Amino acid sequence: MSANDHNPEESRAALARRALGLRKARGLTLQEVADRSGLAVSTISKIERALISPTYDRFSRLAEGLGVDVSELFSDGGNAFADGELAVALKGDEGYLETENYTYEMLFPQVRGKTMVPMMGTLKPQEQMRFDRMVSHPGQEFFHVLEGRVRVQLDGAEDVVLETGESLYFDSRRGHLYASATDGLARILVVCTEIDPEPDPER
Amino acid sequence: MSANDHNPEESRAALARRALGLRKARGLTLQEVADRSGLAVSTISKIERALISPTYDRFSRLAEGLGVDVSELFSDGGNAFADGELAVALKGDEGYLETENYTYEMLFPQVRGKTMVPMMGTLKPQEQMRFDRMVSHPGQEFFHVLEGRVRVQLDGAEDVVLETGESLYFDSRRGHLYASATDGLARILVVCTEIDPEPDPER
DNA sequence: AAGGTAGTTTTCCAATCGGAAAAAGGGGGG
DNA sequence: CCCCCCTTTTTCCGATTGGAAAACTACCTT
Repeated sequence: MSANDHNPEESRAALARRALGLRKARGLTLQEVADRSGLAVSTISKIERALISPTYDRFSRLAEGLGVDVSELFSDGGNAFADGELAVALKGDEGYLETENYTYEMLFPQVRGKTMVPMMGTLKPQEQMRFDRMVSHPGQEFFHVLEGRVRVQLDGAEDVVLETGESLYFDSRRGHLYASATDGLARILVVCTEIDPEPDPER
Repeated sequence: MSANDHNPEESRAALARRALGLRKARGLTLQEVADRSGLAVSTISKIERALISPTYDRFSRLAEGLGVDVSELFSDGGNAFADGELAVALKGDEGYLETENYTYEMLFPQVRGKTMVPMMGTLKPQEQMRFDRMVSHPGQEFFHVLEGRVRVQLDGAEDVVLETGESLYFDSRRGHLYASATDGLARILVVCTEIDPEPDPER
């Protein structure tokens, strides 16, 4: 991130793009966002075209109207991932990755520049697992149970048992470990990022 | 939504407290922050006493001058995804978001600071969809078919039909549109980011 | 074509912001 | 007490914002 190039117009333009993008992504009209946020239609239009630099209160109301966290409107953005690229993973396309506890199939191994790393996993039953090492890595992790029931161990927290269809989201720097909670195998979908949440300046 | 007393004064006052607190915590003077941020001393003073509502660019410069991420100045309403935090979404936990084409259930709506935005979606059959507007937004998108069969339209590419268990990964700035490819509904899992990939050194 | 409607942009002006500089606080010395 | 220095607040005023409403656009419908 370009942290200190805080170019005024640059950053305003980025805000504009994000505001417009978020609104479009939700299929909302200016009027609808205006209603939700309490701002005037014209104001939002101007913000989206970088004609003005909204004041704090408008800015925060806009985020509310868009239904996003204010920080969403900030995240510094450039581009990568070769414009408009896409990749389809059909069944059997995956690259296998066998570990002691899991069998992972890494999806889209050929795609570079992914900000997310999606994987399908098959979990062995609990008794066959090595419980002595949890994994931990920078970034965040999203976890969804496709089939079966899964026990999740999280360092410093109580075990969680997730049923089919349930999900978990956590900071993956926290040590974690998965296992099937039943006698059979469990099937999961995991998406990781390797992007660290904002470095917490201090506290 | 919880206590969104988005009272203008209330929120401005909160910003004021945070700005002052951050500056004091660092033992900086107004002049020093002014130098680091490029703002006028008087402006910062007014912000800290909630006399004005700074415009976006001043606001973002202030954060820079204080050496914090902009979101720090915003901790309004929700807590940042504190280090090591986790969140579990059980069935029925979701916040619903109904749009013309989809029914989305946003997972973990209460968690702030997510780098990924996971959603569950139910897709209507093709013939009930409005095909005239694709959505497009910054970031990347991972898409997985949980149930049914899904037709994906991607701007400038051939339609893709994904079977249950198949996935798609693409640059979400490319216009896209989903629909059930069968007579019934389809069930999908979508994970978006709005964070751009890091510049890929090689390639 | 003409009319209708939804969405967006432009116009206009009062309200507010932002910066320079002046004024007001605060401590220490001497 | 007065003076000097550092910090913060207030003042003044040109520049910018934000809202209401008018003017455009684009797209249906008749």
